[in-house]
Amino acid sequence: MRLFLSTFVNKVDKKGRVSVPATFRASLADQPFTGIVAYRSFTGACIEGCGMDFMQRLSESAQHFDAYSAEQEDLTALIFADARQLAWDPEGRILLPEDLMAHAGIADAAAFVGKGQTFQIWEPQAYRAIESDIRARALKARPTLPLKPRPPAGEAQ
Amino acid sequence: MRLFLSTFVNKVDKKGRVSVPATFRASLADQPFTGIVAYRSFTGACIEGCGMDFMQRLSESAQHFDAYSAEQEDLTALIFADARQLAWDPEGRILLPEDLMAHAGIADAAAFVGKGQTFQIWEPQAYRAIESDIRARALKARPTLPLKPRPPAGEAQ
DNA sequence: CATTCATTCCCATGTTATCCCATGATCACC
DNA sequence: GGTGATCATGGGATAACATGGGAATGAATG
Repeated sequence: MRLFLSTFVNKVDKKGRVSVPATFRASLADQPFTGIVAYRSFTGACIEGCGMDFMQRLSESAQHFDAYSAEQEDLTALIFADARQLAWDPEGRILLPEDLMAHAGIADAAAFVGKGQTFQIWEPQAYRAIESDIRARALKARPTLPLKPRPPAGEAQ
Repeated sequence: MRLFLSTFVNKVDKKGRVSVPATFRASLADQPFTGIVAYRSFTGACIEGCGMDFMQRLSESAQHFDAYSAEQEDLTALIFADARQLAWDPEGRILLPEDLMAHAGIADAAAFVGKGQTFQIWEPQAYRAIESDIRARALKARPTLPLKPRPPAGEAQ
């Protein structure tokens, strides 16, 4: 189980702790770092979340181009400089940093939204609004997603 | 946990000591040299920082690769000349050399900025300015980073 | 040889985050 | 319908970390 699926709304206690959904934790169980990586989205009022492996991939992808453009350098700089490692405690909770909460407008509840390889954390109300927006747009635009061919057998994911 | 992530602002005491963020130290824990390597940045008013392993990689790249242009080879030469090993004390603090501090305009606080494989040390105000610049640009340009394919299963982190 | 300065280690402190235990709630299973 | 297990949640205790100052060491200087 590697994908982040579904949406979970959990409470934020007065210490700023939130439970990471158990299925999300299970998706990250095989990693050495027992926690998530989170950074402020630059496209919306939410927190981007992923596993350390995804960060690793980002860093490898970034250095792959030695001729990478200024924008891409900016991008990686923003991500890595802003990303925090949030280890979860024995109960599976992380401590949400103040500025991340502020950026997403989160106060006493957080919505964990699965995005496949990554996920996002939203203020629940805000996400509900956005979600119906997206759904409405999809109804009109009918976007398509080109499928990659199946990977050779034996490669999980 | 190998990447340098997030940004930490720590104080510089009157002796010139700064705590290296604990997570950065953890990223370097598996290395024989218990400290960081630092040199003056060519691209900005900051200090470049990394682990000894990254220096090793730089030297190898410079030797037998055309991945680096002539200019870049010059750069690596300069880097090695300017780089110094800053071991941390039992509390995890390094002593910032005068000229490095001057180059970055650091007086009584230093911002450790994660860059993935490396990190930078900035005067906090200066970094804040640069950071909001980049963020603004990213918002406009909406840059994308082509992801390398996932590594074969079983290779975590 | 005494002084000055820089460097390193050692210990003390407050703040913050981490752990540990307890309680409910939900769900699955028998 | 009862019974465990898993999971989310709450609060008090504990350890980790950043930070400050002092003592020991050693090198350069007068």
